Amino acid sequence: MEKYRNIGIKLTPQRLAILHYMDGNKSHPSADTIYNAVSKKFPTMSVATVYNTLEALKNKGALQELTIEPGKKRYDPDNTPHHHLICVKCKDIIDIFKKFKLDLSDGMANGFEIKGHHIEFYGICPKCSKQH
Amino acid sequence: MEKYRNIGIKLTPQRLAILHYMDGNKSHPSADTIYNAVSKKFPTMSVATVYNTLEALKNKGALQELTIEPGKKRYDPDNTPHHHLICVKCKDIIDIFKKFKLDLSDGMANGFEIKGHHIEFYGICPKCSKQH
DNA sequence: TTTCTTGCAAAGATTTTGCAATTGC
DNA sequence: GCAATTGCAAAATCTTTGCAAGAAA
Repeated sequence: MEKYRNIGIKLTPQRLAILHYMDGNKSHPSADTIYNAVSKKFPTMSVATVYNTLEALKNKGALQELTIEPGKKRYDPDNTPHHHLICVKCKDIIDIFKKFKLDLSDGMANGFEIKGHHIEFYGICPKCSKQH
Repeated sequence: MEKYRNIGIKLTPQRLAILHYMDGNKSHPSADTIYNAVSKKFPTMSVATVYNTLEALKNKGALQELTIEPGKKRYDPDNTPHHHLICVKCKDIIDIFKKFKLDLSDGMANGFEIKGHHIEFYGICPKCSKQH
């Protein structure tokens, strides 16, 4: 795949399988979900390779690690800046592509050098609304 | 302690020790940090009790669970709505007490019923700026 | 007294690590 | 060929659970 050539990591078949699975994926999957999906087509795949690859891709900026669910990392292949809306019941996550201007006065930042921000909106998704 | 009477859980000595440790605590500690601190004065304290207590307090609205650091829950005794500024190097967290009005158009919310939001600002704290 | 909580240890879940064999470039 | 990566299993972390004994209300 040409499009992955410039990420800057060695493109092994395992990594390509993960990249293909993540490409355009809007479900914000966890490492475990990715492992289960990819190892179906790639039975010798090891979990360590999945973690290794996700870490490498994160460091190269090819995907974002989300710390939205406690005790579990989730991954987002969309590296344009955006926010997330999370269902508090089923933990479903959808993307919010709106820019917000959030100014902090210097006094609030306590000497921190501000680099960016991420907004988590909380709500209840239509599916969970219908139940109960 | 009178002030804890109305939380709605049984006030055991272990729970009081955790409540005292968390009261006014601005360091957003993890369960492990809390366990280490509280068990110094309370050597028979078990980790299970710490988790049990934190979960109970969270459910009663007496503290917030933060999912800011991957693989680890952190706790905040301040239950007024506020945001956080996180040092991307040392994971230090400070509170941001500013209200932001963030309107999502209905189209963006995808049918979700919005309940609230939380902003994570990212930056580098003064300590980490000086190093390196 | 009744119900909830504790402490302990074992189990679960997620992630990391060490290392020999293998592979991309 | 060299350096990076894989797969495997063991270990490290963090959290939850089962249950008998104990304590709060």
